[in-house]
Amino acid sequence: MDYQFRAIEEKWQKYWAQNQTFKAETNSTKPKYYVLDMFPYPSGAGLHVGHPLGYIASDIFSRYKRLKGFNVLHPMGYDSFGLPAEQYAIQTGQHPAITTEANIATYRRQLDQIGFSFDWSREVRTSDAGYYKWTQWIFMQLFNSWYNLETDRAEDISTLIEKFQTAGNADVKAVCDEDVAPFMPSDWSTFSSEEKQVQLLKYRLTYLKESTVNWCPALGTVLANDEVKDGFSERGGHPVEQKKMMQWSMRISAYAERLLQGLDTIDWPEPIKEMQRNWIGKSVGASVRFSLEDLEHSTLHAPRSANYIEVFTTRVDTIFGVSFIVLAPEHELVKSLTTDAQQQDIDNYIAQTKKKSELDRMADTKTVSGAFTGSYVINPVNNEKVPIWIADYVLAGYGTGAVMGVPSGDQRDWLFATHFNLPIIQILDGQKNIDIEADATKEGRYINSGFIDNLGYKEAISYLNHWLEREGVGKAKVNYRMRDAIFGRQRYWGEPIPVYFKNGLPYLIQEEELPLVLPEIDKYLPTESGEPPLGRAEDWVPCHGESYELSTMPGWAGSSWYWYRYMDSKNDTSFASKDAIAYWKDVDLYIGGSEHATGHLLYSRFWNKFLKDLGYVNEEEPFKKLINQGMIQGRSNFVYRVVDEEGRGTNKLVSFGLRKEYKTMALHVDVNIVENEILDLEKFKVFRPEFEDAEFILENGKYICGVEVEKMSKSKFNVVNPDVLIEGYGADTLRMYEMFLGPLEQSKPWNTNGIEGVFKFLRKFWRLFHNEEWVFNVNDSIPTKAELKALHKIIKKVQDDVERFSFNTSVSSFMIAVNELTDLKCKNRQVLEDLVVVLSPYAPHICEELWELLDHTDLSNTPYPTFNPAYLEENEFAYPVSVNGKMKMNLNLSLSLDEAAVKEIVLANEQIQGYLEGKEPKKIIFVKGKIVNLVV
RNA sequence: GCUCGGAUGGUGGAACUGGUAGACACGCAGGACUUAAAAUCCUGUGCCCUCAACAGGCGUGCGGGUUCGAUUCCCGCUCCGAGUACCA
Repeated sequence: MDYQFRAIEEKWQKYWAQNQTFKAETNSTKPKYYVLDMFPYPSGAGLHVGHPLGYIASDIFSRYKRLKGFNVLHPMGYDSFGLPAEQYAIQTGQHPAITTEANIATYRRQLDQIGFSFDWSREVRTSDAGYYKWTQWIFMQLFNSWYNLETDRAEDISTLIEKFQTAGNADVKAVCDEDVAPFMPSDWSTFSSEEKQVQLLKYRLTYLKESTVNWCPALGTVLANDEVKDGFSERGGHPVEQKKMMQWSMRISAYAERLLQGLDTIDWPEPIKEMQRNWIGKSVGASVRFSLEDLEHSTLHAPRSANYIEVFTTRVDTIFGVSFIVLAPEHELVKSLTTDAQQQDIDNYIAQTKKKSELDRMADTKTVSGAFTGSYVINPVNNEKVPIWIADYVLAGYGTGAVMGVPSGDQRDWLFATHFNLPIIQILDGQKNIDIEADATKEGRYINSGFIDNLGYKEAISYLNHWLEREGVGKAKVNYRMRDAIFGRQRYWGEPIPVYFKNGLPYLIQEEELPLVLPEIDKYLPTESGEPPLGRAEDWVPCHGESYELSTMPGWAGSSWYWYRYMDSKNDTSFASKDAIAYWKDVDLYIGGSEHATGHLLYSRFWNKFLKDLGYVNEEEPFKKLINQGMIQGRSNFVYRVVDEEGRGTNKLVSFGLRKEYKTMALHVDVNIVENEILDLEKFKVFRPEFEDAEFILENGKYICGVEVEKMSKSKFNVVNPDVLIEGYGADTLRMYEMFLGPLEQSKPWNTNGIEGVFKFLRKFWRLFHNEEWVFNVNDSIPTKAELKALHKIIKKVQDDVERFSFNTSVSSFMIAVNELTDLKCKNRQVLEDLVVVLSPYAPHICEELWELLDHTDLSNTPYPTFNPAYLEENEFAYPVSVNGKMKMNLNLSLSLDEAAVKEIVLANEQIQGYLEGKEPKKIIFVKGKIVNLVV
């Protein structure tokens, strides 16, 4: 029988499903291996050919690991809460649960026909109440926890309450809001329970607080920093503005240092680690207090609310070079610092910055602007009077929202000083040309710097840090750029936050009340009063309080712990059993896109560390090894329509090579009717009926299309659907072709042109087991040396390739192996059996079929063939010998010779002698026992 | 601006620790089989000079360097892609 891929694939997909072939058992005598894919958001468009790339790679790896004797967990599920389903619901009134269900069905059908070895019995969906019950439960644990800096871990809130009762909050070292007011144990005992709640909220790991948020008016919701790109929402590309709102946040900043340190312990691509490091943005420096100059006659508009300004700097050593202080325009002290004389200036400036959108402010980094407050501070190191300015190059959100201006050492300060005529003081003898630009060097000795004169950089930093601390005006400090993550979304299609309000304060619902089920509503828009959609839910009232929290959780909540749910997805009493977590531990291999670097991959590490602190999980890091598959871009094809003088399209289309001779416009053409850039004219006339009687100007009788790389999208007619390719070539061909396309981690445009080659290979492979009449034909002869050599070459190659995720090179090697065995007319059972096993991770269907024809069962549990290097040994080898690096000749020599014998034969060779011109070689270079070069 | 990644034939790509660059595949050209087509098989295919062969020259973005020998290592640049952006 010819290679009937359709029948074969259908047969084995059914077999795998019925026999639950890939069901992973928790506990086994085999070692565990956990291979995870980033689960998809089931969008309405279904899978295109780029989506399965990572899944195919992880599937090959999983199947390979099974052959290697591991107990493999390879699950799949859906990240099924999210914006698109809700946007669709707003437009159509269709409940998001219904569209999501339909999309999942499409995804499942598409995934199934590729023949993945997923254990579907463990499937999860983040929008299932049985799943989000535990997302809500984790939220409750976070709410009930605080971060103790002394033990450097999260602890139950009860240990904090105990400290408050016995010692107040003065000695508590915690990550908390900046505005905690000190209180004594005696105060605590007099606090009402509501006052206690208010205090505790400042310490909880999820907290409700008035904060500046990214508000997206078009989506009607707030967004986390990683969901905003260049001032626009990541989903939909709508403008985002800053707004103050009461919002739920997660205190991820508590974990900043551990998230940073942990990166050194995991095997991830360096670029992703680097992105997370940048995102966390650790800077080591010092905070310094500049006390405000006393004003004898108050000329201030408002009373002072503090008597010092705190700045953060990474260069305390430059403190003697300070010639001004700059506050962010939003800084809370600005009002109370401004003198009557400067009031107008300051008001104008603040009004001006407010008008500038966040985008303008980012785009315009050249213009220097600012305003003087009229007030001064005293520099603690030399008691000099320093003016206080405001300027929008200082950000309220970073550090203390105030900087010390050192024009000689910082370019922005230099520009500011030059623009406003402030002094520029040289502080290091190593600084050059500071009249032209700032010089941030750390080289040289300090000058004009009082008591640190003549010190070098390192001594100056450490001396000053001690000095500041001793004088009580500052101390060494580490700052992180990473903000706490905004957690509430004013949307419907997400996990309800398990919180109710009483007298304006948030309280957790009872654990027994979980899951807090998403209520039904009639419309998916905000209420008339501007509340989130959940405000429309009638009769949705908590038993103890006045109302539920109306925000839902962000998209990343459900995906921040899902790998644990797969370990024990049906568990009703915990998110996963202790036993399952102890057995599966962590993800050994995680494959997914790099777009999640500062979102999902950071939040997951955060939640994992938190769950570890509370003792629910055992590993500090969730994903031991990470691989990023490259993005598959679209590859668009174009036809060129001739246009007339006025630029109107005519009824003529010119082939790519001749288009320069005419005035043309390029039109997208469906890539599915173009093969090797040759347009199928008949199909084109169906695709574009208006060109039915168009004139085609051909070259060599063909219409050649133009090519461009663009994003894959329907509107560009460059979407290639895997269903179509599976229909024409089968899943095994698709799997191997996706791997053949290039290195897994590299982004590349999709190009179907080469798929024929892979298809031909599978047919040759099939033919290897059959005779000319397509009758199955293998024999029990003794394998020849050549056959064994071809076999063991591929056994080793695939093993090496899979271990280093170089799947594309193995596909080529399979082709070579099959060609060799075909040439050898190999029909040997022993050799062919091993070949089937080696190929099975890549092309599982055809291999299962052949395995059955070979009278075997249970291919997925067959051991991977053992490589025997003895079969690769050659009696003779040919290698090039050169003289002085110039290629001279090839010699055939026996492998058994040692270096001395090789040397003797090479030197005795007449041709070599001729090249040497009678001289003795100065040096003889051996590589792996062979002479490659003679140096004269 | 900063950080990271990349550049190899007509195309996708290979070359794993410096050792015959271009494996494998696509495409193209020619041939076999066939009434014909499809399918299959065979041959050739980096560029230049040459009718062709032999032989030779040039070749891994550009310019240098280290080395007997560099796609691979080092220095300087160009271009492309990604991330990030007044972070003090």
